[in-house]
Amino acid sequence: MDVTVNTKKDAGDKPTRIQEINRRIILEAALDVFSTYGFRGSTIDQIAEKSGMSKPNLLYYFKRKQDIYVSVLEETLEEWLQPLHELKPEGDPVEELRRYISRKIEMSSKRPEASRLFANEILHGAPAIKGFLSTSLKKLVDEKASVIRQWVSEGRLAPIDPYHLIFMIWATTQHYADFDVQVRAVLGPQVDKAGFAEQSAQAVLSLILNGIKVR
Amino acid sequence: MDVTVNTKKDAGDKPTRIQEINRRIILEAALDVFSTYGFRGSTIDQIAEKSGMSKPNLLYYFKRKQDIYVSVLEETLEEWLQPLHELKPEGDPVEELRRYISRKIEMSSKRPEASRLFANEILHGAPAIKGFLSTSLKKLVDEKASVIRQWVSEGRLAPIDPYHLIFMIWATTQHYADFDVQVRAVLGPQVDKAGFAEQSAQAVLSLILNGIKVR
DNA sequence: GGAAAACTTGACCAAGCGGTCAAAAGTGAG
DNA sequence: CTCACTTTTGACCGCTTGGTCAAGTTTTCC
Repeated sequence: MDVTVNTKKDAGDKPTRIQEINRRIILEAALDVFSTYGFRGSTIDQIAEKSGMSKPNLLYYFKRKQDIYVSVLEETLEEWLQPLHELKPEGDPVEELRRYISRKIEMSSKRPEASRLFANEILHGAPAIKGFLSTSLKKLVDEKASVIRQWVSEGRLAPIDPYHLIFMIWATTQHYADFDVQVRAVLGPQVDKAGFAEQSAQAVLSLILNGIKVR
Repeated sequence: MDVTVNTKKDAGDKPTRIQEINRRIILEAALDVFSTYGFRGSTIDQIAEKSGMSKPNLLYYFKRKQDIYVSVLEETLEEWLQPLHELKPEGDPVEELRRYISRKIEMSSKRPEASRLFANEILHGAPAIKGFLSTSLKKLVDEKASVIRQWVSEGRLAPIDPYHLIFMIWATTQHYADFDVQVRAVLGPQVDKAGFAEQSAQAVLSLILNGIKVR
């Protein structure tokens, strides 16, 4: 799979009103479809139907299936990394991490499709965003890891490798979105009760925070 | 996707020597292919080529693509859950959980394809093993959760919901297998150095164990 | 050694799907 | 209103892919 973006109007032509609206509609439908069936498992027709437009029309806005996929992926990526950006060195370590974890959990519970879209992409070798991962993402993580390392060296956090900590936060917070069916199969209908999300958040938070507090 | 197994000789005819050998070969190739590309993304031809046999021949052993998929899934499932079976109420809680986590990490690192196969299946709604999840798996988890709950009520573990603890162990231990490309993108070539697996294991272990020890 | 059963395969088919095209319908600036 | 431009679509094409089939080859067992 290639990585070029190549939407209809590649050049700087500013999009018309109709273009803006229809691109939005398509990308929203595409997120739904791609996150459910994966890239290969999704068809242009599915996206077209969900968008309420014909397949050729959809192809008028995005020349190739891949372009839709990459666009929706890129769009969601920025939003997805926002919480990590907001981890500030000035704050109290435990409090900063608590907020980070809380926001990640909140996002996973409110937009599980986004979480699944990434999970699927990465699971299959991240063909479309490998470049992004090893540049922008790496840079961001390196930056925040050194913040955490600083906290540790100041004795404000238990000694733990910052990268592994970040991975663990990702793993645990996204688990409930990505593996939803499994969670449901094991826990049954209580998953739908009000307050379940909060309860999970509480469990994740207390375990991780306990693990990183100095004692 | 249906869930029937339907291999060539449905009846109790015991397989011939050749059947046994070729089924093995096919299932091994299939694990590789399915775990890399997912069900929809894999083709029978790929599996046939990897098995060194023709497509019609492969279809002689498994009537449909799905049958191969379900077989390899079922086969790996049992192996995958073995460590949880071995969590014994008689042992020391922290020591039991340490061993469980260690074994899970070891399996994820030695057989990442198996981990990815499940991850992909569940991510897409577990069409082929939903039944299994809500019966056998649920039963097993319920059983072990009550062991953990007992430990907590005896004050031998910090108060944490056993189900969430199990989910967190699954999430963290499988993260390094399922999201390998992401880990690589962020950490670079050090991932291939000897001892990296041990280092990750140590990080996961220390964080979770710290989180569950009574203080 | 030979017949029956098990195994193997090249050729083929039908459906699904990504993508094209030409022509029709709609939109908007002057 | 008009004309150029944008948007929309039915029909269609070619390739991939799951699956079949009939005919050939090998194995097994007496």
